[in-house]
Amino acid sequence: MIDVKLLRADAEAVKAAIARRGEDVSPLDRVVEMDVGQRQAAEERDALRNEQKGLSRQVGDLHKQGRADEAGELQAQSRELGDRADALDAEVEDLVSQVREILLRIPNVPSPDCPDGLTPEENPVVRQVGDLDGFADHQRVPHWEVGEELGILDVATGTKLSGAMFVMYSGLGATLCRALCQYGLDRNADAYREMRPPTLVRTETMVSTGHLPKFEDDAYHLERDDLWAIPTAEVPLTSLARDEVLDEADLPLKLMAHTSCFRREAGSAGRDTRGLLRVHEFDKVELLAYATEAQSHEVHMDILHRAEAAIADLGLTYRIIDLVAGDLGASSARTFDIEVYAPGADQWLEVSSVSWFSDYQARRANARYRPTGERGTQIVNTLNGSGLAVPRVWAGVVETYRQEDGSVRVPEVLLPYMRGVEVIEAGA
RNA sequence: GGAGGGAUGGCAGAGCGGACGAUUGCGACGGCCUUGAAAGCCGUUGAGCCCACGGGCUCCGGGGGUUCGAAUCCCCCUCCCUCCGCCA
Repeated sequence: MIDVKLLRADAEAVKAAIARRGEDVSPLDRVVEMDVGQRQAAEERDALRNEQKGLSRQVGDLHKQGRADEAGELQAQSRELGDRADALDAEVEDLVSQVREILLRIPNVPSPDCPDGLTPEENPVVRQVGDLDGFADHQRVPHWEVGEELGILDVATGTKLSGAMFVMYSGLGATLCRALCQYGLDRNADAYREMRPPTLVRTETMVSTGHLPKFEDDAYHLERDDLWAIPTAEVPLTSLARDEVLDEADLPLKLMAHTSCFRREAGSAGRDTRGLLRVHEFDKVELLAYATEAQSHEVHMDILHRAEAAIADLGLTYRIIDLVAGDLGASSARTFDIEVYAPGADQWLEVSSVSWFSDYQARRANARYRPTGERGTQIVNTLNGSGLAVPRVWAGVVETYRQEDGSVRVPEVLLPYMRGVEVIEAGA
């Protein structure tokens, strides 16, 4: 949620910044208007209450002096003031909640560093590592075919059990999944604390990160218990600090978690449906941090570099993209995507989205920190990115490491997690 | 699923109609002491909102109610805990 005070200070600047997303900013005009009305009404209400409290104190004194019979007039006045204050208060409450309703659906202000542009095609490529022409014919086989040939990916059974866009890994394919997760966790354990949060969460938890109310259709909801299946570990990890006050000395607070992630992919039926390109349930290692605003840029780069290094050390061809304002997620102020090139599918696959949310998520979550040696509190900044998203990396690995005989060599960095298996062969 | 008990400041924990925005302890901050630190002693310290910078209002899980006046009394809801049952 953006800060109303920002709007008071310079509504035009905020509107201009959000307009870079291609978003309709006209609701903000209503917010500004209602905010003024709200403050006027609140001021009047406060003055009435002040007066009422004075009268009430006098009544109390009369009672104590045994002159209760003289209090009648004052009591009537006090009640009358109270009623007027209540009426104004209702007005204030109404305006405040209307403002909140609108603001909850307004996306974050893009960072000034975020490039201009409205469509994904305009996203500048920051760097690309690896050459698309450098692949041999035996690497030009899509992973769903490789997976079937070797018996390590069983799309049909996934569908049988759960429906389209659910998959089952089999044998060393399943082992490879687990290897990727452990690899993703272990390499960041020097700085990120490993967590294992629940994957079913309450509504408030989804609201904090910005996944509700706007993106309700993308999430699985368990009606009977009113719980939501998390689309990413970002959701529970961000809500850790909901309504908490952290110590500045503990920042940046760096966390990571391996969880299953669940996505309905409501808006993308029929797109990218082959193999592992887009699935409803997948495993991911997420990196997340709480930081002060001053620390946030450095932390953003730390997560980006770690996510990048995980891919680079796997020996995959990848590129980093700086998302334009129009392609930014609603909660984000700046995002870099990492895309892996899958030579068999001949596609760039998004494997990580590394975002800085400024104080947008934390304001929704009321997550604050106390600056060392100072009174009062500040809203924290939150950042996160996928340290390793299994299915698409799995796809990239299997296609990139396919050998002439159809087997798949295990990337060196994964060897410690593969029970000594160096090559995945048919029937494994 | 059954029966009870709770929810108060960064944390712990008192208060149960008016002098309570709240005793106290811990923590944090400042000072004294010390070569430095620890210990000890003294002091300060909840959050949010508005402001003509004098101040004002709100908040004791959430929502209603009673009252001139509610952390305190009444009703509803949510959440947490304990015991029993069931269970990986």
